[in-house]
Amino acid sequence: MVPRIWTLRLYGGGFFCVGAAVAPLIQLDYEEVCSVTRGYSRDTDRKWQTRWEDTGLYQFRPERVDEKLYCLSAFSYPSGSNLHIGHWYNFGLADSWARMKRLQGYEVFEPMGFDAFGLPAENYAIQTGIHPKESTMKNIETMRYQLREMGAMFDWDYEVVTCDPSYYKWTQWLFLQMYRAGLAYRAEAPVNWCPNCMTVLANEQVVDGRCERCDGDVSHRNMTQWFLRITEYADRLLEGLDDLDWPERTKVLQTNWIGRSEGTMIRFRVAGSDEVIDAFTTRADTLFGATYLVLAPEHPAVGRLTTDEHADDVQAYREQSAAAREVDRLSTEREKTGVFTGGYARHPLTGEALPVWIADYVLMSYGSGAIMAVPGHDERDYEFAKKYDLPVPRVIAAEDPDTDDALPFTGDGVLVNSDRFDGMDSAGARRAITGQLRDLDLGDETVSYRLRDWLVSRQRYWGPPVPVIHCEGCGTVPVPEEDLPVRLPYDVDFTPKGKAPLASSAEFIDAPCPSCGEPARRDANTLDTFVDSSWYFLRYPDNRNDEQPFDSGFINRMLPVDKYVVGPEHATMHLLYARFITLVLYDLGYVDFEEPFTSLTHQGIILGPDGRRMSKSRGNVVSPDEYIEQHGSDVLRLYLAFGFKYTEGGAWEDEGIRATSRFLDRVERWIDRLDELRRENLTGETGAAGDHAVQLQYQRHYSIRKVTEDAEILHFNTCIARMMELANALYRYDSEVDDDNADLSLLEDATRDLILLMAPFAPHFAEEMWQRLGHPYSVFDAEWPQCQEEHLVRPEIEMAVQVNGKVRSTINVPSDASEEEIQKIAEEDERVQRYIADGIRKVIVVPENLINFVV
RNA sequence: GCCGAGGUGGCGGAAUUGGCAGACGCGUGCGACUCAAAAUCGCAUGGGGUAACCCCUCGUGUGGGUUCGACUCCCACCCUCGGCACCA
Repeated sequence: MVPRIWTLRLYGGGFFCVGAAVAPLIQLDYEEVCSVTRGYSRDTDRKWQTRWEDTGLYQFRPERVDEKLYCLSAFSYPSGSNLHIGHWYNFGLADSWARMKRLQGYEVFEPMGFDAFGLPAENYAIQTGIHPKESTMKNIETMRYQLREMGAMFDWDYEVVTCDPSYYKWTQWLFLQMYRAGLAYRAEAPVNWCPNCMTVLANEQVVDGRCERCDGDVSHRNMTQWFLRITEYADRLLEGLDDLDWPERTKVLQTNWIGRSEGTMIRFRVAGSDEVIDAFTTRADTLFGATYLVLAPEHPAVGRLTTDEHADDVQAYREQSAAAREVDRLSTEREKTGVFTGGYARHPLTGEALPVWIADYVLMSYGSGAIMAVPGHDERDYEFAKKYDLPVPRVIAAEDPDTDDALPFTGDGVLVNSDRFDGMDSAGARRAITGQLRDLDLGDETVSYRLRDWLVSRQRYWGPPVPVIHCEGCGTVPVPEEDLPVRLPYDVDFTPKGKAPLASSAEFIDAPCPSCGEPARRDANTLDTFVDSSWYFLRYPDNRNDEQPFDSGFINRMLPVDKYVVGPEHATMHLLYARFITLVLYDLGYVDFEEPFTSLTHQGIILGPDGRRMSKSRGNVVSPDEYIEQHGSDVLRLYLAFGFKYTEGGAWEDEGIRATSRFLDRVERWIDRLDELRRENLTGETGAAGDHAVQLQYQRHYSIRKVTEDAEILHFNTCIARMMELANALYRYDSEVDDDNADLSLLEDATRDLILLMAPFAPHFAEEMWQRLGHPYSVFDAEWPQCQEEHLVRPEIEMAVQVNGKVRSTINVPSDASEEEIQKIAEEDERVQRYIADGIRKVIVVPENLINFVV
């Protein structure tokens, strides 16, 4: 090791310059200086990063597309803060997985890009006055630099930046394809409105009914909005989940989010008019218990139903619920309220007149916005009926007389008071009653979903403009594809005023109608950032294409993504949208696969040292930078791999990172030692070291096997443990075998394998050691080591001897011993004899594991 | 309230087609090296009992059960985290 006194670095950080600070060290002799100098450092990182870039080591070779492996990490959001530990955890270890795949012969495609549109940049701009484009581009520069320091295999030739016109041109194109296919439509809908910030908010910005930024109460406001018809794909989005290698909990989350629910739509005729009210129910069996109807206050039929006598009350209630704060409306604790409209509907089977109420516990956005209330068998209706003195009849009785079926009884049971359906069970009655309604043309089976259509328009500046022109004569006219992109103008006053900032930009808003040529106005809305990110993985492989969003032939060979590593917070938003868009593109013939992400893993979250989520306001943010500076990039990555269960994450610990730093030192010292052994010109007399060689070989191949298996399924912590064991085995061999007897070629081979196993997790370090071992550049062009099974077979096996299930002794038996021989050896064991003296009733032998005597 | 995941030493975490619980590491203690410190190396380390070795005993959230044998399977419950939440 060459001491580098002039950049001597110690734990605790900082450089010691030649001069006063180094004076206390001058008395040290050469060896002592060596012992405090670390070989691996940030300089090693830089050396290899430069070499990798100069040699284009990680450039994807499209000609090897048949061996392709598309490894995707969620691209980064260039927010004001730098790359944080979470990025490292996500990108660094996904890269480690990909590096192993490269060593196994795959042509890895590992792109990176920036999800560069969105509210945070705009909000930052509002606060500071710095234009979102400037701040975003500056942040991207910083992040590119930091990502480079990580030493991942990103091929920057395939970078994608969503706020670049060359990208959002195709986001707009995608929108237009969907518009033509009838999948994008414009409709009036209530949106989240924050009165303090004078702006609409995205759903994800509303936390428990409050504005994420100012904590103010959010209310609803009707605005004409653009939607994508994701509900039309609800069933296919459900069915597609079955074959995906995704975490089960994420599939469950998506399933619940879609919320498919089978039931019956029942038509209630309104007494004295042609009006019909549809009500969705999953409990058609309780139809005879329906005593009134409830409409959502916003229901369009309310006005027509309301009698003059009740008009004032109804109007007041509608106004009150429209103004209700989101916080209050969300509360299920709140007492239910409602008013009678004065109108009546006919029960479809009994003809009875049912009063029609309105109440805000019925949501306009689910089912048909109206329900039949069955207070005897629904808790909400029961509560409401009790309050307003409405009748509560029983129509279902428990099947088992011992069951408590006090009203409200919401379980299935046997029908009573239900005319000719009495005696039927609930499931049968649902079919029978629905059948009769169908015969009468008063209802039918139907399916409702919790999923709503995707609201994609935003009254915000920093996003792709909706590529549509509104013309007085022609109506809504899509911008012709040859006119894309519709560029986002730079000089726009984007301070929040309660309407879309683009509307105030004359330069932008005025445009001739593409259809008739008359003066018209552009749509002033921009698209939600989730639209940008719902197709970026399709753009990566063909990111320079300016003729089309991507070449279908090539994309069909590059996708689907083989491994997607993305945070669990994207389970129901991004991951659902991306699947939806892919299905749409499949239907439109642009891709030949229906699911974009074959295999998916969620990384866990690294918490602050206090065990809480890192945040600036808590002051518990751990920056990767100081650790890279102090220990080098690989130490940080290795610690993230070793210290946590990947899918769980956990609290940051400084002691842990010191441990991994120590491990790299230990391996490097072993390389020093190997050099020393090489210089001794050993004869390689292996006979005397036979047993030790067998043990080392065992550990070597066991480590190869386990690292390969565990890394495959992203169990990185156990991978590192197996590497440590191999390093320990090398040291043990060296300490137990005389130099003269050491088998140098075995040590060389085992060391080479160790470095190869470590390479995915400590890439810079491994390159350096690989070079020192005398191998040609690059370690990542070498082959992943193979486990040789014959070295895992041991001549003798240790087995536990149990008596009545308790371990009483251990014995060594030949690995080919029969059960009888094993029993004989066990019975002869001194410690065992004390317990089996009274006679053996039964013997259980588990090969290679244990023998159990039952006495 | 509903759905999902999870409770293992002082700590991070291993081990579940039922088969020696606690791999690997941190921390701690003792020892070696050193004038000394750092670094490094070695040994020990779940709790309790025992002067001590041997050994005994308890032990994977709690209480039951199945089994020769349960962290693992079954039943009931407690707690933590995540998601949804008047979805008819």
